[in-house]
Amino acid sequence: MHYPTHMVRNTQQRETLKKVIETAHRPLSIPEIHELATQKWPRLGIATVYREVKRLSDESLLKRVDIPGENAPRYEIAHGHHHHHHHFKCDVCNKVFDIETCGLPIEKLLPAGFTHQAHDITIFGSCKDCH
Amino acid sequence: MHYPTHMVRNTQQRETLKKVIETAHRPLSIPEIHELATQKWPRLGIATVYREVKRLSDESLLKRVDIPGENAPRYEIAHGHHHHHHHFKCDVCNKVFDIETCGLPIEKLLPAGFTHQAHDITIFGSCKDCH
DNA sequence: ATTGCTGCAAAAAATTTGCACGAAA
DNA sequence: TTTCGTGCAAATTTTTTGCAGCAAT
Repeated sequence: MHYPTHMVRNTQQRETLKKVIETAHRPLSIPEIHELATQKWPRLGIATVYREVKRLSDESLLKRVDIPGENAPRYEIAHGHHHHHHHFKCDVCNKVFDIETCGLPIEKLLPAGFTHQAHDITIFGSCKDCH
Repeated sequence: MHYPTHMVRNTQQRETLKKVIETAHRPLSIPEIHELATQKWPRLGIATVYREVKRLSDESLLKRVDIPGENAPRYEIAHGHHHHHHHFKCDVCNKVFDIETCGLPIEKLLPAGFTHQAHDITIFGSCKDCH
């Protein structure tokens, strides 16, 4: 994490990008964010998306999500540390969903001498709509 | 997955790369594989590493491993479907370890209507040596 | 003798950076 | 008015591809 030493400005581009990611309710890739934002702000460059996503991540307003097997990261609104959740990727429609529950005994998996600080779970299968 | 339509040759480069990945006993990135293999085969080009890793993956001899937060994939020897395991990344020394046990009630996490086909778990913390 | 594989270099794809101008404070 | 943020293009970085020669079968 990295804190800016100066004021972060609320530009229209920033507001547009935040709204796009908020509205999606699922983790989006950079090209997805760019394409969606472009509908509201046609001249928006991809470099601005990279820069603003990095800025929002540094401010802890976005959380990076990596789905195993995909090469580029996705990003979603971070709802704070208390809102711990995981992800489900549908093998049929390729959409990624949030899984709101956790509560697994992760410590059970640890070999002796290892300590658990955080964990990340992705489940693959088919979603409600793809049956 | 993709099956080759012709004979795969056992070149010295291929043997070198297989041995390097086998010996490591941990998932390696492409640059790591290249650097290690170069010690045995100095003229080995990075393009050959990319090509051979892809080939070995298509043959199901290698398994791709994605650690959340890292941008490039790693690869390790695949020991078949029965050998299901997960990974631990040490936040201190950055090494990745295999976790040999699983047996968590993953299905408990699924929302109604979703089905579980596979899953992937990465645990972060500090390893035995980094205490 | 065939034909796949390699190394090299060039190409393509993905991400980052420099800079002059416009926009937020 | 001051400075940050943007768009564009150029520069990096990462990965893929074309090709002539070598090596495996």
